Amino acid sequence: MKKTSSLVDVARRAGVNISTVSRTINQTGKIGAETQARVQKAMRELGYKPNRVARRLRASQSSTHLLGLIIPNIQNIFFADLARGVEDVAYRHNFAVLLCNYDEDEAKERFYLDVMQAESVDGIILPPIHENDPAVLNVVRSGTPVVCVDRSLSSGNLDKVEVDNHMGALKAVEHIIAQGHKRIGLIGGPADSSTGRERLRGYKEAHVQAGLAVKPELVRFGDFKQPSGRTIAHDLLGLAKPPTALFACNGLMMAGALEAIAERGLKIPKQIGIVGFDDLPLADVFNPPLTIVRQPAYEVGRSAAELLLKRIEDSTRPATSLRLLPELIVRKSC
Amino acid sequence: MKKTSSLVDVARRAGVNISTVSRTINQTGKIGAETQARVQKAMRELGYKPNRVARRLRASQSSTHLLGLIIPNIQNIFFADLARGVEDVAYRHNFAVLLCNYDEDEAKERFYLDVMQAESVDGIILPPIHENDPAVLNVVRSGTPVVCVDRSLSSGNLDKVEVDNHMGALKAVEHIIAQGHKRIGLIGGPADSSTGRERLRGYKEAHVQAGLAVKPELVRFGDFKQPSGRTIAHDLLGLAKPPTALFACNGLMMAGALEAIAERGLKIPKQIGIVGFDDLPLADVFNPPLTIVRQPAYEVGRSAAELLLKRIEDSTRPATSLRLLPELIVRKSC
DNA sequence: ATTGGCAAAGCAAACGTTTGCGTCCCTATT
DNA sequence: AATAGGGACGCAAACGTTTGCTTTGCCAAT
Repeated sequence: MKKTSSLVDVARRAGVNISTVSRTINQTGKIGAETQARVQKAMRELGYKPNRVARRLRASQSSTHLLGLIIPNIQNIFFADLARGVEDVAYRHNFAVLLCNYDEDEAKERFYLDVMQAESVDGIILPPIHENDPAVLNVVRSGTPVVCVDRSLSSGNLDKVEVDNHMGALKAVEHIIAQGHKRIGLIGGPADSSTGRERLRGYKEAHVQAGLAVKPELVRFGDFKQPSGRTIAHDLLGLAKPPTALFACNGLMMAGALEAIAERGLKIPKQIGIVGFDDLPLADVFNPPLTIVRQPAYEVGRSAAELLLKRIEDSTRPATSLRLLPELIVRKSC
Repeated sequence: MKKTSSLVDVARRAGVNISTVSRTINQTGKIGAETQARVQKAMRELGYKPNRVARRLRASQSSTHLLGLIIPNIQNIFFADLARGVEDVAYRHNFAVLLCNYDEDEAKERFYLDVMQAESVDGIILPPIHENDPAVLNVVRSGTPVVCVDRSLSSGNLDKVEVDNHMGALKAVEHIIAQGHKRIGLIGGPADSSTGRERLRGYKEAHVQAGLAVKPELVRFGDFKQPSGRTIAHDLLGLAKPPTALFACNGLMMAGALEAIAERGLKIPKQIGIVGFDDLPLADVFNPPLTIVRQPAYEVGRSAAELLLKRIEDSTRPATSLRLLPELIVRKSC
């Protein structure tokens, strides 16, 4: 239970003032070479580690080396990959990451947003829960740098990095249509998320391009979680005139749809074709291998973190908006 | 860019001293009813949120409502589930979670351990990188509550919650043997991790129970990541006398092994049987559905967080050690 | 009328930093 | 020789809390 040493311990040991120690640590101000050496030595001997809490409290205007990352669900591989991207660049810059799951729950999102501010993080990365997220706007207004990932905010002029969801869905559904399908079921995301809407738009556009009508009974909206994928797939496949192919708007819902397909004993791709978003770990060795649109999740996280770091350095730089391209990986499921 | 209000703002507005405000917030000390009301009102009007940083700095002896969670890799579904378990109970108790990935990298683990201490978290949950992890022992010695998950420390008398890896592996390999297999390849975890070793022990014990010799050329050690599973599976399957079944010691390595199997065009379970740890999202709808041992990852996280919270409240309570049971889910891959 | 006790609230120190300003001393310029 | 300049370092305030100690006022007990 040994107390951790502080600046004053180091200062005493080195025979200098605490401000001198602080300045040698931060390379700020003029300190003589041999004084620095003495201080360094004292620090080593005491195993001194600066107290980040005190530092953040005092220097709440300067950098505190803490980033906030708020995501809907860490169990979603997309966000896990994204988180890794964020963390890797954070680590490289000696930043720690405060990671929270809001689970698509607005109250929880608000709670974590408060926590982040109360922790005075340097900046926050998050996918807003929907496009008019007042809690997020509040944070922005308070001056904390925010970068949106995956989803965006309708108002506000923020840094953001998204995936071109419209194009991803468009390509996917074009491919489905090219395989000869005319009745394509959509297992969509929440209608009020930009992601869900953009993918829906791609779905529709592919239809009009091909001169196909979109049948309202074939489009359903889930919540990006596995059970909803299963339920919707069952609904769709139970229709009097069921679709001949399914397009699932994320990986978890695709897994759910696959459950439903298995439960109904349908053969892929003979009896039912399926294409989804996100490259799940087993997707490439699935039988048949799954045709999916791969999102550059890691890169989204990486770019977002880089953008955020830049903004922290220079709050006046113009907001940049990145749109990364997803990739249709054609395998055998459609 | 409005400044966030502080205790003094509230105090001024309510016409009281800051200590009175602090005490009404924390329900400590005696404060008159109508004074409390006035303070509450002022807080509401100003939208006051306590500054967690200042609170942690000052009250570093009392609870700071921050938990540290250090995991090897968030992309590993086991740890993602575990993290959710931790986070859910943390949220329920108004704790935030500082989550870091150390990526099986000892230097990174040390860095994050330092960060956690410097952030003066209330306690830390982590799987030690190996059984004699000096960095972790240092933290323990400094008095910060630590609970080990998944893997354990050989020394130290800590709270811990593990999965019965020996039993999980034993059951799995028993089942493989029961299917008539006599040459069973092991895709093991790192030999210096308790997890890896326990699973190896189960593998061996199943062999001796069945009067089978364990062939050294059939046991290999990976690093719990996907590529190593693929490589090892290829090695094993390329043997002059290849195994007829594979046992993969975690989900990612199992996915890698499945890649190798697909690349070699082998049929499961006819030509090669396979059983693995961890229930990946697609495992149940795989063709054939994968026989796996399911680890109660979420429960591990939940229990660990509960243990940690209890220890934070009462540092003198005896260390408890939980051993959760994994479950063999027999499907069709072996 | 004095004391004691207690509830309510204020005062100020402390947590470990960062940082503006001041001081000291040394050297170079006039 | 006096002054200016600047390099090296110390002093102390400030960040927003919590908390031990004091003060105040009031009422009951002596």
